[in-house]
This record gives sequence, structure tokens and C-alpha cells, in this order.
Amino acid sequence: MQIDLDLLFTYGAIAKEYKKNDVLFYEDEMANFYFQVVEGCVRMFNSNDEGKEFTQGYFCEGQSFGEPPIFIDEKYPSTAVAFQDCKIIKLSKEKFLKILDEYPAIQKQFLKLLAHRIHNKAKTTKDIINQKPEFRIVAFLNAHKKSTGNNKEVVQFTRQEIANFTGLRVETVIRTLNKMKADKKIDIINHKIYF
Amino acid sequence: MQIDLDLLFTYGAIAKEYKKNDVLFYEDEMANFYFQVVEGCVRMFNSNDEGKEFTQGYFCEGQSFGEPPIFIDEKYPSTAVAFQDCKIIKLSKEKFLKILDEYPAIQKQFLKLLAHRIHNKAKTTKDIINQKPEFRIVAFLNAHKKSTGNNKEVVQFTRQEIANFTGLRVETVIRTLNKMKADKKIDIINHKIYF
DNA sequence: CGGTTCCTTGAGGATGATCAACGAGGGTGG
DNA sequence: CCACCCTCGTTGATCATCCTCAAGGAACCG
Repeated sequence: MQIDLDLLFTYGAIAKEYKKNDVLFYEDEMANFYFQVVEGCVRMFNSNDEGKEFTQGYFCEGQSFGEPPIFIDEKYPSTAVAFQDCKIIKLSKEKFLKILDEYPAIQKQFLKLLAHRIHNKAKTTKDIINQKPEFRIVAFLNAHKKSTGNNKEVVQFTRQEIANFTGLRVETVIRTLNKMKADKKIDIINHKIYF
Repeated sequence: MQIDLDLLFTYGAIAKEYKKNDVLFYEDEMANFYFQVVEGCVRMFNSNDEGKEFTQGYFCEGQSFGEPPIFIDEKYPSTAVAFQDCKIIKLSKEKFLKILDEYPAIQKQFLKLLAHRIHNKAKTTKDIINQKPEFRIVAFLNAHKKSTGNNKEVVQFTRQEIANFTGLRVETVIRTLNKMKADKKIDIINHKIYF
């Protein structure tokens, strides 16, 4: 889901550049802006007291993020950082809500978007709870592979990133991946994972 | 969030009674109806291969459920069963979408509803991943306590239900609750939990 | 009562986390 | 060009935690 860039600019949006690891907003901050990715990719995550991070999701080119709290006057449930160098469009909450009011079709698009998000989160949560490291990793790989074809493709995530998303530790991810390789479920060539 | 009952009936909705444990729909079924609870409470959950259940959420009097897949022509991600004897309103998908089209205010309400759901799910997932059984249980108790006051109140869930929601095993829940009692974090009187 | 459903306890075991160390590659600046 | 420092991947050993299994007890209800 993305709103037309011209429309956004008409309503006063600005484009901003972020370097990798720049923070866009912090967990528990009030939500005052609508964000839409033009270039790059953003990661949303939570950290617990011991510093262990849990990745809630990635938002890439053409995707918006951080909208739910805008609709309900809530704080951000997670922190957002640039996963790569990014160009991001920002629009104030008020203007964003105005667009929705004036363009019912867009509002409907957002309804669908949120429905997708819930659907995905339900699936993800289910898969993570299912414990079994291998199962969690497979679910992650399936959810994040680009093509739907049968042919294997290289996985663009580090083992640490897989760990952060699945709630496992790096070492466990590595050992599980090695087992999966032995079982011919994935290929690992020169440290790169093919799934 | 609930749609006015008269309006629902005008559009052809019917009320249906379910006995405890009756199934309203199964995981992976296509979503063809809008559901709204008039009386009682519904549980949505997934089962894994070993039969272990994970509760995605409870939906009680006045709440609707199972809408996300309707918006996006998807299957249900979970199974829904009557948690108690229930009276539920059902309306066909087509009619439901028609209501949304004809009443923009209602559509907006649903946007907010879905935003709330996502926000909650993000928090819940974060808390579950945080491992530590005690932390998960406290998160569950906080999320499901009725009043927001400081005074303790009785918890209406069985230990098995807490286990299903937190992804723990009953025995672990029991032992953790006992520890929490010893630490004065909860009271347990005659097997009932006060939090 | 007899049958549920729910709660409880103990013992044992498996699994993933933790800790510690090291290797390999890529980029940077002297 | 080389030394250094990153980040990322890897391995082994040990440990703590939660799961599993088995058994029984308590409360409730027709």
C-alpha cells in the first residue's frame, strides 16, 4: 500500500534521507507522522531488558509503516530504524487523516492493508510459538522469500537477523541451518543460504 | 467495535446460538461471514501437529471477530470455537461489505478496530518472545484483567488457558504461579488466582 | 456417588541459551 | 600495501530451564 507521491507532497509531505541504523522513531513515542518508504528498507523491533532484540517486521520500498498508532492516538509499540540507507516520506498525522477523509478509496486501501497485517501477524505468531527452531526458521524463510517459484534463491538476511525475527539465538540459527543443509532442505554455499 | 443490531438485521443478518465448544469456523476455511458476539465469548486458536493449542485471542460480548480475511479474500488463519454458550450474529460477507460502503462512519470504525488489533498483537508477540514464563504470564494477566484498579481481582482463566495463550505448558504455569504467590505478586486462595 | 475437569507434584531428560574463543572477509587510513 | 578494526559466521563445552511423563488429589455437577 502506498499513497501517490504527488498527492502526499500536495498535502505537505517531505522526503527525508536516513543513513543505515538511523532511528526514525522510538518505542513509546507518540505517533505524529505517517511514513512511507521511497527507497531502502526499515526495520521495526523491540528490545527487552537484556538487550535482546525482537524484529516485528521489515518495510521496504513502496510500503508505509507505523500507521496503526496514528488511527488510535497511541504510542509506537516498537522502534523503527533504517535497515539500509533510506529515503522516506513523512507527513503529519493531521494531514494524513485529512487525506483519508477526502479520499474514501484510499481509506479502503488502508483497511485492506491493516487486514493483511493482522493476517500475517497471526500466522507469524503461530509459527513462532510452535517452538522447534527449524520450523520457525522455515516459516521465516517462506514469509520473506521474493519469488514463489520452486527454485532456490539466496537469502538476504544475516543469521543474526533471522535470530532476531524468530526469537532464537544466533548460535541456534547457525546449528539449525547446518542441520537443514545436511538434510538437503537448504543449500549453503560460501556462507550464503539458498532456500 | 460493533455494528448496530437493527442495522445488521435490516441487511439480513441472523442470530445463532452455539453451545460451549461448538466450532464457528475452521482454520483455512474461506471467510464468508461477518460475526458479532451478542452473548458469551469466543476463542480463536491454532493447533500444531502435536495437538498443542495456541490461543490467538478471545472475543466477548459486543465484539466482532474474523473480519480481516473478509477484506482481503483470504482464509481464516485460526479456528474459532464457543468458549461459553454464545449468541452470535452472522451476516454474509457481501452484505457486510455493502454496509461498509454505505456507511463511511462504520468503515472508519473498522479501521480503528484493526489498528487496535495490530497494536495489541504487536505487544502480545513481544511479550511472548521475551521468554521468561513469569513475564509472559504477567503480560497475559495485565492484558486480560477487567478493571484497571490496583486492587486484586479473581482471574477467570484456567491454568490450561493461560498456558495456551502464553505458549507454556500447564505445569510450568502452575509452578510459576506458585513462585509468584511466594513472591507476593499474586494471591491464590482455594485454587483461584487473584491479581 | 461416579465422572468430569482442573490442579498439583516429582523425577528425569532434552533442548536451546550462554559463554568463550576464533576465523574469514571487507573496508579504511596510515 | 599492510595493519587494524569491523561485522559476520562458527565451534565446543557447559548450564539452566522448561518440557515430558506419570501419578494422584481436589472440586464440581448431574
